[in-house]
Amino acid sequence: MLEARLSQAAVLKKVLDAVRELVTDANFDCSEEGIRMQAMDNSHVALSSVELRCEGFDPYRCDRPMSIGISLSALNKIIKTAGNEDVLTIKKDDDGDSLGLVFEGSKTDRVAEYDMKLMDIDSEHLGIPDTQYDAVVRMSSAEFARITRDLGNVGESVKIDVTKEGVNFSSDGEIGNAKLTLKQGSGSAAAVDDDDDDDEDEEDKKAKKKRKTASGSAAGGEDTVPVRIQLQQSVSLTFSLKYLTNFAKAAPLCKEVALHMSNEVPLLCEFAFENGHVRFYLAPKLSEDDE
Amino acid sequence: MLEARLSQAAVLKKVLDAVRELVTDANFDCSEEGIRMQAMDNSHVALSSVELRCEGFDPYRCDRPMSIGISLSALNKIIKTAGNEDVLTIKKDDDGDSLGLVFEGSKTDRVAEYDMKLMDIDSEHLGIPDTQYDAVVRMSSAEFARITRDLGNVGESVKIDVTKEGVNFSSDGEIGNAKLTLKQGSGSAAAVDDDDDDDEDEEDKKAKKKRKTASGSAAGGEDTVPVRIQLQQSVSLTFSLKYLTNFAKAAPLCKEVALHMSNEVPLLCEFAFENGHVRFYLAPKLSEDDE
DNA sequence: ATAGGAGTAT
DNA sequence: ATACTCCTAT
Repeated sequence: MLEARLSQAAVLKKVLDAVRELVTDANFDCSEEGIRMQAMDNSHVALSSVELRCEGFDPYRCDRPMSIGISLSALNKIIKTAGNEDVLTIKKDDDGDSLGLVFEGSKTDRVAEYDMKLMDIDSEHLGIPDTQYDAVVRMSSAEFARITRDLGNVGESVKIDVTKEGVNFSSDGEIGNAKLTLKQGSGSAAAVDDDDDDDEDEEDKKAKKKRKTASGSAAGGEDTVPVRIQLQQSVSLTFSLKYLTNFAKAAPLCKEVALHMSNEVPLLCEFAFENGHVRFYLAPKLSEDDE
Repeated sequence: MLEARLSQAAVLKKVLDAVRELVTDANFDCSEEGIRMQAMDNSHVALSSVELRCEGFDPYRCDRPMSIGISLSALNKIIKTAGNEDVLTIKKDDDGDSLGLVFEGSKTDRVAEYDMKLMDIDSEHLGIPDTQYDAVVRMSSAEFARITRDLGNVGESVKIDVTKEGVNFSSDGEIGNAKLTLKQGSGSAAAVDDDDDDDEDEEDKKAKKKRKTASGSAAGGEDTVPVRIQLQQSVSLTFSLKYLTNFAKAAPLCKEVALHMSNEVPLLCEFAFENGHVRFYLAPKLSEDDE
């Protein structure tokens, strides 16, 4: 018997938005510690990994470990009908082949109940070595999303160079090339507006939003997220922007992303929130090929 | 060597939005007086003309005249990554075949640098006679945008009649016909909301915007733009709404548009802002044909 | 050619 | 927050 109650359905909605374009079906492994998911993307290039720790639920009960095979598109169809503030309870009997989901409006009396059919999925559990990386860049997740989007307008891949001075993102393409530099310590607004006249009004609106959801949200007060770099050794790596853009969809989960890199080793792109994380792994492009 | 610094990238963003659907590639002619562009639309029906005077830049430097062939879609991909408040500097060497663009965040340390490849474009400089028009109608550009949009829902073309009493826009179509009259001197709100519940909030936001950008914007205080008509002789002309709707995309550049008309002569539709203008020319339909 | 996703505008 | 439009992927 699994029963887990999430006071803010929004968390699961965002997790799903973060991975569903990369992963279509996956096993969710439930234990007394929480719920984990791990899967390669459809073209077996990127690895996505999700953890929702039991502390994030209240109550959380899982009598014995079980692996739940879920079609993420089916789950998404259901979960997107939940309000962000809804209280979400998921339940599974030890023997059933369906997952129960109940959404309760936080204020209203509205109650929606779903039973989602489960799937049998061959899981290929990849052990991920707990690597020590040469460079860790922490920055605003919104800024990361913007950079991947902007550079995606120009080229197919991005070269990331990290030195102790800062990070450099550069990209070449048919229309020209682009280079973007962030200095260590420079703060980017947590929310970056690129197309509004009234940046301040927008900021205000977002600040209000933040205050409103602050009670149940991952992180505290400041509106800007500085670029922080931990560096053992300078790195220079090239990645497919298509994948990084996908990873950036996890940005709504938390205000900061951590990029863990070593030369010639897969990137770990981590979005950590209060009681869990979404992590993506992506091998670098080896040289100037298939751009 | 060309070097021009624009303290508000928004100006160029808006200019581009105004013309990029009509013009895909064009030469930008730079001289010590500023930057000009002139091009027919793809179907050679409408002429678009842009002027950005040197006074709008600080600093502005152009050692000798040069013509820069630009793909507007490429430029748009780049320019839309700039924040409206970003400081934008464009640079071109005398011999290079690329245009450098640098966006600097007004508040943050973010710096984005682009090198955009240029094109060779056969330019066909049309001399535009400095005509004296029989009628000049000045009105709110937002109102103009609304009228073209509204009438576009009804018909393919619009007949514009100007008398000293006012302007009349009328359109016939399959679903019926529409007629819209503006009296001389009647003030239209600079921003017209037609489909929002919360008109007041919207008005407030726009008012704030105006206050904020007022320092650097074309004209002073009032929130309403009266319809003003200068008339030598009444005119009655019919135009394709498809084109007028496109012209109206320049509305964000300034609060007033000037429609210059004489019977059987191309319309001049002018959006003038502080240090430049966007102008469109369009020949009238001759009679009740191809509607 | 159709469907889905992203971005933009209201 | 919702709707519409554009672009990309299948």
